[in-house]
Amino acid sequence: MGDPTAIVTALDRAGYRLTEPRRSVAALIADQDGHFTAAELVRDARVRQLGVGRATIFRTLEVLEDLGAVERLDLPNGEHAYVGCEPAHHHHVVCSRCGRTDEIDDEGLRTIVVDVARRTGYRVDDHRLELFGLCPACLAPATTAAATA
Amino acid sequence: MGDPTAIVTALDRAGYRLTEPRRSVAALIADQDGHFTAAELVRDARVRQLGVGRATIFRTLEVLEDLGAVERLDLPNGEHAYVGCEPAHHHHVVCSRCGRTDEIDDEGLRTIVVDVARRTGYRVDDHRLELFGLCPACLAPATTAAATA
DNA sequence: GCCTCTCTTGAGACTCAGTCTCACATGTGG
DNA sequence: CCACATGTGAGACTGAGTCTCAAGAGAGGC
Repeated sequence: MGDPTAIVTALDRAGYRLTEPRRSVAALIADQDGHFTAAELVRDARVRQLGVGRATIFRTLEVLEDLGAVERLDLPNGEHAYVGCEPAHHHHVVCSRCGRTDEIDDEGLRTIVVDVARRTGYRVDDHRLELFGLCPACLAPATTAAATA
Repeated sequence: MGDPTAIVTALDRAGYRLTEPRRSVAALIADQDGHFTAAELVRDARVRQLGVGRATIFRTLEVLEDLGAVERLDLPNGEHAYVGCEPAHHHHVVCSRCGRTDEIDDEGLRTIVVDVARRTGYRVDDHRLELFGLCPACLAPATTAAATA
């Protein structure tokens, strides 16, 4: 389904070798919709008989996270998940039902960061913002059901 | 050092039994400054020979998180940590050097949540915001050093 | 086309957080 | 002070993530 080119290009440009296992992982990621866990990639790799080892998947995810081609989320239940994304600083809204994620920009947050720094005296270097809820698609049947009930 | 009363009271009020192990965990938490991990509590409990089991510490943390007497943080390195705090919705700034945390309020974020909901069509139910940086105390020597260098 | 050198890989051992089970202990209300 | 539900500790178990190390395979040079 998805197109792994962006990920492969990112690896290449950063000077990493374009190996078969890395292409496989890129393809697996491109095929995910919404967020995914390392464990899911491992399972998918086994199902498709790609012959990619567990360690390699973890290593590749780590590299891709460094490159910003993938971002790590901490779900409310404590699981670590990933989303493939454009390499620029931003945040995500995550659908708790179907796992779909959308990117949101940084805009309003900058004000908050500056404000907090001023009030607390901290120098704020990094931040994490994640929103959780229901995406429009998952929301539609819910509101319909509520309306007819 | 710290005062475990608030935690103990919270347990009592919620109808949990005030057992010796729970009091011990409350005391351990009250003595932490900044954030702490479950593993740290387990270690401290052993050092002080409190005879509190690992499972009990995890169970108590879970209960306290439900009660809002403790909040869970996801540090940038993926570790799960906790902070003792007042039971109201809010967020934290975390010092990456000494682990100190301060609470920050929700104010500006509400605007962002509403705005994102409007633009993406999600119904946003929950969110997480964590800021990381250096607290004033850790900042002071750094700036001094920079100035004299 | 092939050689070499270095980066990468897979298998599996290992570590560590967190959960579960179950027999035993202990608060609490009567 | 009794009875019984609630809570506890020990330790087995699970599953994520890391590490090691010998073997494999890109990429550039010839």
